[in-house]
Amino acid sequence: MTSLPASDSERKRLARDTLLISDLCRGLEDEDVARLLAIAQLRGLEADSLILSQGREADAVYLPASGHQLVERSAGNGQRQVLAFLQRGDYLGFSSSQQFLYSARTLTPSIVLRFPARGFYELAEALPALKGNIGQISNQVLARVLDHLFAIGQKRAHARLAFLLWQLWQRVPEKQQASALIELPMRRVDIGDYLGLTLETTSRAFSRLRDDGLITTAHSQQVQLLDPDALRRLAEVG
Amino acid sequence: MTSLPASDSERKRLARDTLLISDLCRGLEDEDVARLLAIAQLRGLEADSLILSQGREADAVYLPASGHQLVERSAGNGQRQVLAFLQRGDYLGFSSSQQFLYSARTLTPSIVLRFPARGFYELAEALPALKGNIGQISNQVLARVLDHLFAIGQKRAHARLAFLLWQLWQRVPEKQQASALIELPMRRVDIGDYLGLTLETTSRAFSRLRDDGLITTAHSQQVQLLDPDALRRLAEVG
DNA sequence: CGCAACATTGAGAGCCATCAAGCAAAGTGG
DNA sequence: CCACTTTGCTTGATGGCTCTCAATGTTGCG
Repeated sequence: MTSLPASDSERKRLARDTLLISDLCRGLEDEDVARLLAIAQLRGLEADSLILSQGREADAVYLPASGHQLVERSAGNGQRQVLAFLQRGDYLGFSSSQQFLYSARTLTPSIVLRFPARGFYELAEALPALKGNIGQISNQVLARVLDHLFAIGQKRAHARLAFLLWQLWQRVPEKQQASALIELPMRRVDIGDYLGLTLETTSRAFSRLRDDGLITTAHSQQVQLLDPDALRRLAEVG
Repeated sequence: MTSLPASDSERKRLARDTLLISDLCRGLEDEDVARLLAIAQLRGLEADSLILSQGREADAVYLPASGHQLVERSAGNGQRQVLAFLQRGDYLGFSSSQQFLYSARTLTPSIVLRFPARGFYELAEALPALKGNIGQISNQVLARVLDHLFAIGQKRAHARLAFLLWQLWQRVPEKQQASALIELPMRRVDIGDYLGLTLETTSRAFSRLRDDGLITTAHSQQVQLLDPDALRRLAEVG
């Protein structure tokens, strides 16, 4: 996965398919998608490599095409807050200043689409539908962060974990939701830093949900929901 | 303050001045500001009254003209997360769906400008500069919430309070920053719900900063910074 | 003055962080 | 193929920070 498809046509198809499933291109004409495609760069990254870096010039936006990624904010003293877990089709690149406010790195080998800022925002000016989609994604991101804030500010450890599991489950394609199976590409320490907990407390939160009969874990990276409704109640954020 | 200015010209001036100091109208032509002014409604509200309500139809955006306000998210069980403290000129009204994701209420008697959604977003379509400003404010809000998330997820009580005090101090007009005096229009319970703490822990955090020589409090609603630099280090969010 | 609302402080309990040990899975090299 | 190492997860013990419950102090107002 770390290497790109060999043939030019395969690479083009991967880029195009990724754009088409993303919210970015909702309602766009084929020719408009083609203009985005024309400025897209494809990058293959191995696991645990930086996509973009906090404080660096915000000179591009990204769209993961495969693999799993996370967004994080680090302080000088080693503290780290994980802000989001990303996957195929997620938009990455909001910034209020000229610099990125966070870093993003791959959890697993990934391919990402890169759009240089200059060309991307020029296109956004030219295509009102694209600009509208960016605004809508921005609002969705804000909504997600507000949920996140509520969970961290108000919930205890096992309920915070329920919140994350519920978020992840909402992203599982509906066809596969019947099995109630969730893959966790991230490690316990990443989950902990997402929820404002240590990795030990995170692990104990898994045990708690297991003991309470809400989930089972075949292995540490796979969770099966036994009682989605109880989990949803725990995860409730208003 | 709860009652509006008596004369029509005074009301008009208040609305216009509020628009002009807000980020919303940065760089707009006078005639464009006038078009916003034409659809603005002025509302006088006493302390602790709802401006807008979580779950209700997002049929307007608001701009406080005087007084102090807060934004909050409540869950069914009485848990509450305060999301922001607002004042004159702050934009209020982002929503990713048709409904508001939060409530907003006045802390003190306030006057707010209300812009019906229909007219407001039509104007945004007609005035690219306005639409751009909305996008920029959206990015600023996102940046603030990410800081907030880091503080709540990673910091302990007294450092979270330092974070809030630092945020509030950044909003003091530069001319007055020399005195290092901050007014706190909110109660301890509001600060607690903003920081993910109880009001008692919040009060102890004030005592801690006082004992450590970082602040003094003439009374409970006024804080004087004795060591802004130490406070900034405590408040650091990456 | 007395009351109401808010803030502060104290005591004790509970939740989470820290330190530490044990376990499981995957990779390495002989 | 199997010791050995590495990495990550789980579990236990202990201490500390925050929450809860309670009492006291302060301010403002009728």
